[in-house]
Amino acid sequence: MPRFYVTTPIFYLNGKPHIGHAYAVTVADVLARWHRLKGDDTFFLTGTDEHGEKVAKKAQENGLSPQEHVDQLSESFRKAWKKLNISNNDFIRTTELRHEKAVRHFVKLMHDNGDIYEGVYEGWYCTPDETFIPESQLIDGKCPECGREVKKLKEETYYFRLSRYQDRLLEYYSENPDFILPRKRTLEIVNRVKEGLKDLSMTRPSVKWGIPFTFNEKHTVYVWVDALINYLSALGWPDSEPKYWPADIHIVGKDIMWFHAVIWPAMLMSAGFKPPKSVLVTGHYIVEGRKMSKSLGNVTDPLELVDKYSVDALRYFLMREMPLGDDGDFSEQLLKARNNNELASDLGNLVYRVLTMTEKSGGKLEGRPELEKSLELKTFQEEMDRYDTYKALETVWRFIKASNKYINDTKPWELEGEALSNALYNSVEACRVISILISPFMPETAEKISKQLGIPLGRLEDCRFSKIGYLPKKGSPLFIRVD
RNA sequence: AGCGAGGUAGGGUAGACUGGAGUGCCCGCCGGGCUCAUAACCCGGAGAUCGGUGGUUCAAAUCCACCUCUCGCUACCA
Repeated sequence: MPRFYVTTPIFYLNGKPHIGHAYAVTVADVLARWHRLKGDDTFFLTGTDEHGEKVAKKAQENGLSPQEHVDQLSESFRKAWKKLNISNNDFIRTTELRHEKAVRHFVKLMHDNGDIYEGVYEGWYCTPDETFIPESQLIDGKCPECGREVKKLKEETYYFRLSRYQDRLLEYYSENPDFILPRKRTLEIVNRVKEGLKDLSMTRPSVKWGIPFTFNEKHTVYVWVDALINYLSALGWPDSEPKYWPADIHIVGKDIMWFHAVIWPAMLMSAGFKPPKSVLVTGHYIVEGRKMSKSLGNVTDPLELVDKYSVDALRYFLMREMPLGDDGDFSEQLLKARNNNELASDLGNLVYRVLTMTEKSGGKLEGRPELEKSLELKTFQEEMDRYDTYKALETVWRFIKASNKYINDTKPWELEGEALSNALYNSVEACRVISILISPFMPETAEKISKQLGIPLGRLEDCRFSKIGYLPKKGSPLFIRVD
């Protein structure tokens, strides 16, 4: 049985879940559900990234211990994903013992391979924020967060010999042209790696809230190094062989592409693992033309939208509004338009009118598959398999539209006898196939349609017109128009 | 500044690698049809000098050069 392992980034616990998190996790969920539909042995991982100075500071602001703080916030992510109908197989937290164990062991492997050495890190430090700031991010030589003076500071650190992996990384990129997806992003990384890699400072003597560094317990492991290892620790490693490794796909935002496309593969090579098969870089949602930010007060809470519309309306919107890898604009108006036009009018109304006619006729549902010609199943599969979910939805919608047209053309309301039975047969079978195709995207709606048809939700191989051995019963509309 | 991506009807996009009538899709707009259906469904129409200039070619949205505008990244906060 083919295996499929998909991950989301683990989310950093310095705030509540927002639309950006929801997007990443939905993309991963759709892929996971698609592979389960195909019958693959699928593992879908998400979780939370809980160490680091920022988390500790946030906790302090709220008058909590770091552990209390992360317990609360992590739970809010768990709940949110439940509400979004996310089907993850595991939820990893970097403060869990199983993770700490994995990090310690991973670091040891890197060390045994001669890739860790002691050194000094020198950089710009903002004392009030207790953090180093990359030179390029300074604003007029001041801290971009608080605007205060920064000073040059040296501290002891242990380095990872990232520079050693420059050639092997470049080789990996050229041998695996689909490692970074969409492909157009590859050049960005390749050019930067060609410019030369500096070794990575991978421990912090000043940060307490973290995993102690195996070879000097006064240091903690740099949060990124800590966080990336979650993809392995969740698989039960090092206690058991990580059977799903290498991951088929890491879903990441473009802001963390560097860590996943450069640092993580290098770490893996150092510890003796294969790099992941691909890294899917998604775009960012901007809200009403602006970046989402707290100061603008436009941080969108996905859960409110679920309440106002429906889980599936939101899931559909997220997947349909922006092609993978591009930025998309989020606004409630756009969500509303898609809900009303594509979900209520195209899909919801199709199922509703078909079942109304079927119920009225009360007769047989037998005929020849005519409408099946419009079903581009192969195209759909290819699109899903190359992670082009945006195109795949277009393909499904072409079939939905073809089905609506079929009904208009055959005019079942004017027919009777065999002709009526035939038209209804095709219409009902179309609805059944559609329920399967949309199930990775809109699991709840897929279930609703199946229930109205009176059968369990089908598998991928059931996407063919066949004899009807079920009795459809009209239910309530799938989607309600919102004004 | 360097590296990267992009500028296609009112808005959003596909097409570009492998040149061949501006060909397609979604929203909006205008007109028509239908009445099974959630003011839903179906058909037709208007609307684009394909960012600009120059070049290659029988032929350029597509290839090349230059220009211009927009956006992203430039690694140790995540």
